Amino acid sequence: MAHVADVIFSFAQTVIAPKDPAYSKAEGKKTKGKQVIEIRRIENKERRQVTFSKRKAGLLKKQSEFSLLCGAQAVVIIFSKKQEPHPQQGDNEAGKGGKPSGGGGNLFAMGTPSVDHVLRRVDPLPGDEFLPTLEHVDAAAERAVVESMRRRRRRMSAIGAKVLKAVPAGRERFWWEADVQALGEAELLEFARALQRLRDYARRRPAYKPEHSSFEFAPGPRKKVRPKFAVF
Amino acid sequence: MAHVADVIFSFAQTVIAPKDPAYSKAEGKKTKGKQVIEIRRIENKERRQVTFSKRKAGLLKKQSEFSLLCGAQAVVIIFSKKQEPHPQQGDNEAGKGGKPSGGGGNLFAMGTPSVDHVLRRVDPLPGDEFLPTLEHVDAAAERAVVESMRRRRRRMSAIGAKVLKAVPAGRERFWWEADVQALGEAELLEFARALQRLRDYARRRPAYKPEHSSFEFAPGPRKKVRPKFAVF
DNA sequence: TACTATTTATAAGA
DNA sequence: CTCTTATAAATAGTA
Repeated sequence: MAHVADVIFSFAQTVIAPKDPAYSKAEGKKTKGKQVIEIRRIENKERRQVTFSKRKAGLLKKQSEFSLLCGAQAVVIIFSKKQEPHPQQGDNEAGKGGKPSGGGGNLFAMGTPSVDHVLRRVDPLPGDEFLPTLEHVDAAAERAVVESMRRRRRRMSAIGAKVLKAVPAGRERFWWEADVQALGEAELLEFARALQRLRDYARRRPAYKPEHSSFEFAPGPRKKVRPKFAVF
Repeated sequence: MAHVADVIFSFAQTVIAPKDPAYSKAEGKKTKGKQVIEIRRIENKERRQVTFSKRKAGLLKKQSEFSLLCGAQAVVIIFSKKQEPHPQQGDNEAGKGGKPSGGGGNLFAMGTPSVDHVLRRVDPLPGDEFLPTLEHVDAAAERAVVESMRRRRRRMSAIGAKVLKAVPAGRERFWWEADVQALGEAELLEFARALQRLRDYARRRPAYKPEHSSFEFAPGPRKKVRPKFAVF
């Protein structure tokens, strides 16, 4: 009896030959270099976090290059599972702390021409999913993440509105030239963080015309990073 | 006067030293190998298409590995711009042709634990986007793409429902073992295509437990690809 | 975070 | 699209 599971396509992904098990230990070398790893959950929490950071960056970079090179619209959205230790009391909308209180799970996304733009395209039809969900994410955790994201979005919107108000009249299309003085340092830091990757990629363009929007609704690095100032 | 645009973070992405301009032409080599390219729109349509395919595959693979390794939920959604030459008349729901009529623009996506699951999390708040959109996608084209996608989703749902009916009672958790006989060849081809990548990745898991769902609402290859059959 | 040493991803070309 | 080859990029393991 033939099963669906028996069907394999000839997408011969050039089965990578596994490295020789009798792997000669690299002597004299400073490091072992990149090693082959099994593509399965990394159990070591610390290593998993490191890999998360590295590959998150890699994934977002890939989407950027992909869209830029091929003129395709695409979006990458990443949720880190994360903890929601103690329920947060309402977050300060205008962000007087500047330090994004680590909510329950972070969200990273990059989209072309914008995250929302691509998402609006998808507009999921309720109940048209035909594949039974084999896994269930804890409902409470999910709610927490969504809520956290909403809070952050509201917060970013508030800051964004402030930036827009600081934009010189008649130059709305160049919002990124808004006078930074109009923003508090805390807000600037957070906003700049959100813009950092966008501008990083935008720089590559001859016309410096942003073709992506990148957001990172996540707490900044533990250590207070001192921003450097330079001409864009 | 300091501008937002003047702020650059020390995300010193280790500025890659550009290859020596006095690049010695590879003589005697069979190919030039991978060359450095500028990350800007590829003007040559053919090359752009090739790059699209390659990088699309790479991006989806990255998201799969990322989710698997880090236990993070993530989704990648890709729209190919594409043409919508003449408006299609209603598509045959149950797909008697099996040949997906090339609608207007394709959609590729991979999500963990499923595309819809991640998307449902995002639930965009209407009008909370604060960054002025610098680009506008032709409204008609967008409508066309969305419509095309919906048609395809309905079609896939129909096939999916059929598959589910073929699943042996009491084994709902192993839906992918549905009797392939219950499906017509055309449907099987299309359904198998949608499952191909999922199973490809699922195979890597010790328990063969799908942790991803992958969809490709795109026309198949021009040439009828002869599927190979093998034990999953 | 920074640095190797390798593994992967891919631009070209067939 | 598929396959090969030479190289550019990404990144696992360490310090």
